[in-house]
Parts: sequence; structure tokens; C-alpha cells
Amino acid sequence: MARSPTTSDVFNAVAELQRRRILELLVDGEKSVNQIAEVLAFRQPQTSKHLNVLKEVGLVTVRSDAQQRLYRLNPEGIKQIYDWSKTFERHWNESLDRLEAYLEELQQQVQRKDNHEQP
Amino acid sequence: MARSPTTSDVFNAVAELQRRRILELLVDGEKSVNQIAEVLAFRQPQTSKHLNVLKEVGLVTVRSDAQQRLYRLNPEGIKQIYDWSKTFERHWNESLDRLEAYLEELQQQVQRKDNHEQP
DNA sequence: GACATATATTCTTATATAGGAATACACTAG
DNA sequence: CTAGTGTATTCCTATATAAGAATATATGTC
Repeated sequence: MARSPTTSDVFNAVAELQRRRILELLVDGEKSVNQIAEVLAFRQPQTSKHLNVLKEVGLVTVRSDAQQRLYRLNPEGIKQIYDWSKTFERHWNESLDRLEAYLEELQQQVQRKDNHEQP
Repeated sequence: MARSPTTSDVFNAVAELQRRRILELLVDGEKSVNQIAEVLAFRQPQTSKHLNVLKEVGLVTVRSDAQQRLYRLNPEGIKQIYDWSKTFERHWNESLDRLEAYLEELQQQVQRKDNHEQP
């Protein structure tokens, strides 16, 4: 089986850095394809393709103004990612966890050294 | 250019649903490869491969206990995703934005209808 | 209608999976 | 050392990009 399509969900869509950059840019408000392409130094067809992926997963919406297509951020999609990541929040907030992990790391390092020096 | 490797960053690593499921499972604490494989109904080699991807991007750590490899969640990696998505937080909190988007959507639908019925 | 501007689509290519199958490797018990 | 348990690795295949190049489509202007 191959990797899931980029349009299968928001996680796959934002895996691509260039698409995350587009979303970050759209925070300032709606922009045309050429505006996006210019700011991010993309070619126009690539920009259209990325925008189409973002549109398919609902991360942006489009409206037409003459020949232009004005793309706007739809933050609801990003909220899905936020909600998922937030379920792990208490784990990085617990400093005790961090300390445990650190000690564990040290133990492993010592163990590895022992294994190498006395095989 | 092909898609970025799954190991290039946390965003690419968690794009795969099965890897997100592994992370969710590890919230309960460290688990061995076979334990993970059993709970999620994966085959062992697939489990090892997914865990390796998660390890490479720093989303999990491993320690050895006899033949077993005990994988533990490293929440710092998920925090990267949380932090990124959180920068959009105010947008989905602004109900005004939502209203505007909704109106825009309606306008588009009306426009499309007009275009179809009077071409 | 002819031409310009803005955007989308098609085609091609190099690359990277994800899962299955088979096998190799690591460590333990006796 | 031999068998058993747990895990990692290799090989294979079908699939899916992402970017470049070329082209098609849509809309506005004159």
C-alpha cells in the first residue's frame, strides 16, 4: 500500500511544508493565486495545485472576483489538528515526566557504554 | 520532486493514521512492540517500521528490557504541532469570521446558481 | 472577435512510501 | 550450545506524489 493521498485528511494535507506556508500567509486575509505565488516564490501551477489540496480537505475556501480566485483560510480544519495535539498537552506539562525521560536516557547511555566496553 | 520522507519532520510522521494511533496508545505508558501490535491489530514488522519513523522524528523513545523494546511517548514532538496549530487559534474563536465565511459561502452558491440558470 | 490577464489542468519524471513475506538478529532459558 | 521469544531488516509491489513544462480554460478590455 502506498502513502495516503494528501487529500485524505488535514494531517496529510499539512504534512507538506509549502502548504503550511500558504496557510500561514492566509492568516493576513484572503489572497489571489498570483499573490500567494509571488510572496512564497512558487510557480503559478504549483500554487494552484497546493491550493486545490487545501481546498479539498476544507482548509481554505475560494471565491471568484473576475479572473481572480481569492483564497481564504478556513480555520476549522486546523482546529482538528489542534484538538488532536491538545489531547497530549498534560504530558509535556508534567515536568516529572520530563525528568523521568531524562533519567531514562542517561541510564540507556550508561548501559550502551557498558555494552561496548565490556562485550 | 516526490513527497517529503515521513521522517523529515513530525508533521510528515503523524500524517499516517496508524502512527497517530500508536501515539495515542502510548499515552497510557510505555509498551513493547508486540503489545502495540496486538492492541492495534498490526503485524509485528509493520509495527516496528512505524515505531522507527516515530523514533527518528523524536516522537518516541526506546529502552531495552531483555529481548523487549519498550517504546515511550515523547510529548515534546507533538508540542511542535500543537504550537503551530495554536497560532491559528484566534481565527476559529472569532465568531465574526465564521459568520463572514458563511455569508460568503451563501453568496457563492447563489452566484453559481445564477451562472447555471442564465448562462 | 482579438488579445491580455489570471488560473487550472494535463503529462512526465524522480522519488518515497506502506504493507506483505521471508529472514536476520538479539537475548534468554535450560 | 540449542531452542524459543521478541524485534528489526530486507526485498517486493502498487500507489501517490511534487515540481517542471506545456497547454487549456475563464474572464475582462477594446
